[in-house]
Amino acid sequence: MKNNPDMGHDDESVARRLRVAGVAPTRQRVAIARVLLARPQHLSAEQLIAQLRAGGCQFVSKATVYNTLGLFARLGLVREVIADPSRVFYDSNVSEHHHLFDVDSGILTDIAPEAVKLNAIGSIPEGMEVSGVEVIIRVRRRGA
Amino acid sequence: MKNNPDMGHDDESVARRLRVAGVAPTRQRVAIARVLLARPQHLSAEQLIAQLRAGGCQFVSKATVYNTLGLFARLGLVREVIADPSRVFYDSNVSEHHHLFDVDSGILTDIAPEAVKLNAIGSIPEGMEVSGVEVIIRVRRRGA
DNA sequence: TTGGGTGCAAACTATTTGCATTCGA
DNA sequence: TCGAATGCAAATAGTTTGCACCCAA
Repeated sequence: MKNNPDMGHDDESVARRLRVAGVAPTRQRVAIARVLLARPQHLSAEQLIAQLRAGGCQFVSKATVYNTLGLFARLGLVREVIADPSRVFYDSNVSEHHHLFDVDSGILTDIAPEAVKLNAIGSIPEGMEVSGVEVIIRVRRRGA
Repeated sequence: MKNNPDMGHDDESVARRLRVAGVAPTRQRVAIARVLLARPQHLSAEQLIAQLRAGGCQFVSKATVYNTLGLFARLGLVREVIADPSRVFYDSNVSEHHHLFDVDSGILTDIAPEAVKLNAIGSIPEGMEVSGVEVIIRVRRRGA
């Protein structure tokens, strides 16, 4: 499972992707990218560490996970989503879309971009540029 | 300035507002409400404490500020805005509107609700209800 | 070789909690 | 009076940092 080309996310292709993004594909970065970029998902740092450990990967420290997630976000490989002040999610789907946040379970899911019409051009002050748009719809069980 | 009726936010009117919301207007809650509800603004817990201290109010502890802000948010007196994972803002404007967050300065400003068209009804799962909608446009100085 | 990357643990910061005291009604 | 509200300090949790060691190029 460490080098399954059928997944399209073997170490080599992940390493290539990191090189294209301009960073050295170190062992730790490849391990993190293999988990996070395997499919569209939303993971917090804590969840990512848990998945790494569950996959038998013991060689990535917490500090490196945090540093690497910040690095990946700056590079545009993942998107930071702030839905809950107590943890930041990293979304491996970087295409335009929005989020539904289940307050009860803490689970984040996607909303298709077509569901939201944004028209805020006039609201952006002179000399500023948009660095990110976030639409989060918080939901809970009815009656809770 | 402590009891200026012209402001429309003297202790008495604030106390009345708290009673209507269903909480006892204690000295601390009134002091916090006087600052926070005085005008439409976005304050973090830390900023609110600073304003209280600057106004000569020494009798409100940090824990009480946090507890009270959470209470006010639950009551609908203020709205929690999560724009920055490192601090939650409390918005005294509870009418529908959205936010612009200046990443450089950490300043939050409003966007008129007309600037954003939301159409996400179909995206809400069965048995769930919307507890809040947040649209945050992050901006930074051009070229930064 | 060698400078960037990493690991570890300690530091930090925002927030929450436990519990004895105080206060509003 | 009496339970709710408060203050303080300690606990908690996510995240960041300092620094010695390691490894990719």
